[in-house]
Amino acid sequence: MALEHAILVALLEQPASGYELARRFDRSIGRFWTATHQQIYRVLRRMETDGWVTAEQVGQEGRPDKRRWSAAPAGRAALADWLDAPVQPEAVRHELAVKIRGAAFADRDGRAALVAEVERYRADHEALLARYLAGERRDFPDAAAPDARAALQHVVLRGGIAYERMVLAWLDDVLATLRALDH
Amino acid sequence: MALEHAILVALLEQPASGYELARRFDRSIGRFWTATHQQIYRVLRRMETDGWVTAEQVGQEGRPDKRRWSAAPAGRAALADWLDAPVQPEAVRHELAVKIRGAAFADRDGRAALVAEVERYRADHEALLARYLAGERRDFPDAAAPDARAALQHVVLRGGIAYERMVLAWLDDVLATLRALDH
DNA sequence: CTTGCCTATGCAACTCGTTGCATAGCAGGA
DNA sequence: TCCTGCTATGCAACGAGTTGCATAGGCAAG
Repeated sequence: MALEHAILVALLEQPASGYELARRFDRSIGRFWTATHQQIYRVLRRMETDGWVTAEQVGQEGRPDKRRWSAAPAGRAALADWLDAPVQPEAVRHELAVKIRGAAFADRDGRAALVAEVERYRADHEALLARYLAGERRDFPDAAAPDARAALQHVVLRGGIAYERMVLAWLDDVLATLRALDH
Repeated sequence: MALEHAILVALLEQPASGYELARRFDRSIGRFWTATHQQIYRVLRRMETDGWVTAEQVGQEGRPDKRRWSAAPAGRAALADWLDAPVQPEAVRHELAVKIRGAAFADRDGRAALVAEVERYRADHEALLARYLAGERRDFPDAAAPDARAALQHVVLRGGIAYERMVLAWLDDVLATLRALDH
C-alpha cells in the first residue's frame, strides 16, 4: 500500500538509485518501514509507468550504470492525496510477545532458552538505541529552530528513541518475570 | 511464519473454533498479532493435515455447527521447537511516521489535515490504553504471585500498556512539532 | 591468486495476507 | 416488515512480500 509513498518521501528528501534506496531503507527509513531491494525495484518500475517518478541514467567509472530516480509532479500530487487520507491502524506482529505467552507451555529448559533469547534480543535493541542517539547527536546537534524537514525528521527519530527505551524497560520486566517463575 | 504458533498458543490457553479465534485475535491476541478469519481458517486446515491440531464437531442449537480445535501433541512439540529458535527482528511498518516525514513536502493545508489525523489517531490510542488498563484491573487485580500463565499474560499486557503510553507521549511531541511549523 | 564482498539491477517462483463475495439461520430494532 | 448484524465457515482472485538465483565488473584482504 504505502511503499510507493515511503519511496516518494525518500526521493523528495534525496534522489537516489534503487540500490541506494534499498540501503536507506535498511538504515534510517527502515526504522519505520522495511523493504527489500526486490520490492523497491518492482515498485519503482510501476511508479515509472504511472508517471510518479522519472529516471536519469548516470554513468559511473568502474561501476555499473545506475538510474537516479526523482519524484515527478504527479508523484508529489499522489503523495499530497495520501497525506490527506486517514492513517491506517498499524498491523502489529510481535513474535516475542507470542513466545512469552507460549513459555507458559514450555518446561524449565524451554524457559531457560527463552531467557537467553530475550537477553540477546535486548542487546540488539540496546545497540540500536545507541545508534539512534549517536545519529541524533550527529544530525541534530543544536536545539535551535531548524527547517521543517529537519524538525520532522528529528521528531520521527525521537519516536524511534522513545520506542527503544520503552522496549528495553519492558524486556527487563519480562526477564524478571521469566526468572521469577523458576526462582 | 508464526501465525501457526500464535494459534497454537491461543488453543493451548483455550480450545476454540476458527471464528472464536478470529475474534480473540481481534481482541487480546491482536495486541501483538493480527490475523483475519480467512488466514486463520486456511492455516487451521494446514495445521490439521500436519497433525498439529485436532477438531471436534460441536452441534449448537439455533446456530451453525462449529469445529472446536485443540492443540495436538505434535503441535506442542512444534511450539517447543519454535520457542527455542532465535527471535526474528520485527518488521516495522509505521505509516504515520512516513506521513510525518512527508509533511515536509506538503503545504499549510496539507499539514493542517495531518494535524487533524494525528489527533484522531491519538484519541484511538488513548481509548486503547483505557481498555488495556481496564482489562488489567479486571484480570490481574492483585499483585500476589499468580500461576505462570497469568504472570506471562500480565507481562505481555504491561508491554501493551507501556507501548500505548509511549505512543501517546510521542504523538504529543509530534503535534507540538507540527504546530510549531506554522506558528 | 583466489576468495569474498560491494555496487547495481533484475527474473522466477513462492508464500503470506487482503478483499469481496457466498451461504444460512436467528435476533433485534426502525 | 425490512434491514442490519451476529455466528460460522468457506471459495476465488488478487496484491504484497520473501527467497533464491543470475549477471558483471571492481576492490581489498589473505
